[in-house]
Formats: sequence, C-alpha cells, structure tokens
Amino acid sequence: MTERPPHGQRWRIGELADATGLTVRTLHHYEHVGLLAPSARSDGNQRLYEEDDVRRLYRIIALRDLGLSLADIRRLLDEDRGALAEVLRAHLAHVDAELARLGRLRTLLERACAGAERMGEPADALAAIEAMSLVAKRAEAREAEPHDETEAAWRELGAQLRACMDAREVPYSPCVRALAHRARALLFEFTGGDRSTMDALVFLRRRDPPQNLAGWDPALFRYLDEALACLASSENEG
Amino acid sequence: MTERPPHGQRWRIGELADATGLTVRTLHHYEHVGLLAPSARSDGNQRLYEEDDVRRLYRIIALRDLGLSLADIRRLLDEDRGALAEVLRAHLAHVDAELARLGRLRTLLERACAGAERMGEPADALAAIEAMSLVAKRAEAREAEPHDETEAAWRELGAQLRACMDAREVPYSPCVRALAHRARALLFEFTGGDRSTMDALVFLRRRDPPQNLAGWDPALFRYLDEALACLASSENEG
DNA sequence: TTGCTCCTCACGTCACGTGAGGTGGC
DNA sequence: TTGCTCCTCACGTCACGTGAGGTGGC
Repeated sequence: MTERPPHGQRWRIGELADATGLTVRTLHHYEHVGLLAPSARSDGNQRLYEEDDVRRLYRIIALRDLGLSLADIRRLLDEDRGALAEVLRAHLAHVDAELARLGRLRTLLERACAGAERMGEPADALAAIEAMSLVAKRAEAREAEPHDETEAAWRELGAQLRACMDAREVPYSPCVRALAHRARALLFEFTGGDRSTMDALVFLRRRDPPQNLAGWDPALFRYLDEALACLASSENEG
Repeated sequence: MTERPPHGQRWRIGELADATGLTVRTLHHYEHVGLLAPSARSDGNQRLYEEDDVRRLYRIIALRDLGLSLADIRRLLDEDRGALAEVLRAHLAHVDAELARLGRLRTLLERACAGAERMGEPADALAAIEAMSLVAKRAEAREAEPHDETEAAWRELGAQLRACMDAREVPYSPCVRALAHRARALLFEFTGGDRSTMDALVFLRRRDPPQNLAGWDPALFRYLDEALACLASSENEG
C-alpha cells in the first residue's frame, strides 16, 4: 500500500488507485463524467493529483458507498450541498422499496425452490412456477380492484359448497357433484385450460394453503378435493 | 385487454404485448437474444405467434419475475431443464446476499441521514459521512485481520487511562494530560491529520457509541473527553 | 535496452427505451 | 386516402471492464 507519493504532494494515477483500492480505469471514468479531474499534468501528459483532489476523492467514495449515483454525487459536491439530507432521505426510501421487493421475491423464490425439488419432472416444476406467478399476479390485481368477477364466482360457489358440507351431504351426492363440475369449469377458465397448470395449482394449494381466499378455508378445500376425486373416479369408470 | 386474437390461433405482436403487459420492443428483444421467436410470419413479414409460442412466453415471464437473467432462462428452457432447482437455489443465495448488503447499507444511510440533518454546515455533514465510511471500512478490515496494530495501541492507551480513572486522577493531572496527548496523536494519525474528519469522528462517537471498541466503554470515553477538553483549554490560555 | 506505468480511443455489459425512417393492412 | 400497426436499424442507459495500439520514465 503506497500511502505517500515520492514526488512531494502529488499522486500519479496508479499510486492513487493503489491507495484507495479503486482501479485506474475508475479514475479515468470519474474524470470523463466530470466528477474528479486532477489539478495538474506532468510534462509527459501524465495525471498528477494534488491534496485537494485526494480529499475530494475520499468524499466521492464515501457517497458512492452509500449507493448514490455518480450524477447525484457530482451535484452534491459541485452545485447543491444543501440538498444532502434530502438526497439521502430519497435514497433511503429507494433502498427500503428495494428491500421490500427483494423480500417478496425471496418468498416466491423459496416456494419455487421447494416446488422444483419435489416435482419429479422438470416440466411439472416449470408449470408449477408458472402457476405460482399467475396466482401472485391475481393477488396483486385483487389488491388493486377487490371486486373481481372471478372472485365473486368462487365466493358464491364456496357458500353453496359450505351449505352442502354443513348439511353433511356425501361427496357423490348429485348437488355436490354439480358444484364440483362448476369448480372444475372455473379452474379450467382460470388456467386457460392448461392441464399441467391446473395440476400445479392444486399441488401448490396443498403445500401452501391460501388464507381465507374468497371465503374458502382448508376444510372447505378438503371437501372440494373429495368431491373432485369422486367425479374423476366415476368418470374413469364410465 | 385482447385475450383471443381474431385470426384463429395466431397473435400479432401488438396483441400479444397487450395480453401479457409487455411492450412490443420487449418481444423484439426476446427474439433478438434467441429467447422467443414467433413460429410464423405473415405475407407482409409480420410476426405471427402461435399457441406454443404463447405458452413459452408465459414461462419466460414467470422465470423472469423470479429475477433470473434472460440467458439463464434460455438455458433452462432449451438446454437443461434438470438444472432448474440448482439455478433457483443459486439465485436464492444471490438474493440473500443482496438483502444482507442492502440491510447494512440501510443502517449506514440512516446514520448518514441523521448526521446530515443535525450538522449545521453541509461541509461538516460531508466530513461526518466520510468519517463514517472510514470507520466502517476499518471495522471490515478488523473482521479480516483482528490484530491490527492501531487497535493494539488504542487498547494499551485505554488500559492506562482506565488505571488513572480508577485511581480518581483529575483530568488535568500530568499523567492524564500525557495520555490525552497520546490519544490526540493516535486520532491524528487515524484521520490522516484532517481536522474536520477528527471533529466528525468525535461527533459520531457521541451520537453512536461503539460497543467495547478495543476495550473502551462509554465511561472511559467520557473521561478522555474531559482530559482532551482540559488540554485544549489550557493550550488556548497559553 | 528492457519492463513498467502511463496515454487515448472504443467496444462490451444487461434488459430493454426511444426515436428514425419506411412499409403493410383496414 | 387516412390512421394505425407493423417492420428494421441503431443509439442511449449506468458504472465501469477489458483490450488495442502506442508512448514516457527509470
């Protein structure tokens, strides 16, 4: 680590790079964007940085390490030092937003990892991830406009099915079969008729039960599962 | 929202863009990087996407939303579907690292905001931020190599000063003055002799006391502060 | 004279955005 | 004929990395 240059108080570019841990190219770049120009040049046109330049560089590095853009740093150092607190606040808000986004992403990624590891076929895993993405987007859309007509349909179906469940109707009774048909049709519509997406959706719901989705609870989902299984087996027999 | 195209099962590029929320330019880009090419073109050379293309696009979008690069997505869809779980795990690790980095950054930024808002002069605030950056880097370096000689010096000075404090030596006694001199010299060396950085460092330490830094505790810091104040006032008188 | 450092272009990165200038379909 | 959508380049973004080809200082 060269700390003091051998030529009085002037640093050559390589010396300054060594002392700060930056690259020579980075110092070139800072000069190119008007952030830091050396106060002098040697006879052979080599850059010579003086004490003031070095002091400025350390401030640049400190602000850069806080994540500010070079344009912001330039503005703060050259034009508007008073804006410092304001710019830092704005940047903090931006970092918070990034943290929130990455947190959500992390949740999705973890589910996708679990899915990808338990699915046997890679194609199934891809379908599961696609279904997950689809569900996440529906959830976002629900945030924006809560009275979605698809949701209303599921809510009504849920209410009817719950009435059957409370009345202890067996899953193969005609009215439950009718509701199971209706559920399958809605699911078909929701997934665009894609078989593997439908299966992946069912798989995901089992692993990761949604809370109070359109008035559905785990018990109601299990009741529907039974009804769907009855429907499928009777169709296979017929 | 155009959901079904009017020409059988083929989508024009604008229709597909509307349906997916992407831009036409994005679809051009995906074709350019070999990620998604339409299966057909019209007589007038317009792109015509078919069902398989659309299905592929939805998978691309799902994987992209998980933060994968287009190159990774291409590899997963075209070459090596088995690598899915592995790639997702690696990406999760990367996201975790980013979260950790942003968390540390957030802490620094918050301190910098507090500093910038309480400092009167913007120049002082800049010096404080620079000092903070400097301290943070020393801390990192300490992680790597804990037996720093600067730290040893502070540790020894701390022990001697603590002996004085425990013996109830008054701050202006000769031996305490000698230690205060030594402390000032160390601080001078640490900051490279920069006055405003020294002041900012002192300010930061008051706002944000370091825990057990080289054996120092808040009481010991206060004792040193008194000794330094005595030294300064006696020098101003002389 | 031999290395080493320095110099100035200039293309590449990543996922597109944003025109520019021109043509096809209703 | 008028809009609208489509087409193909091609430069710009952000903070540099990575050569290429040549010169200066010990």
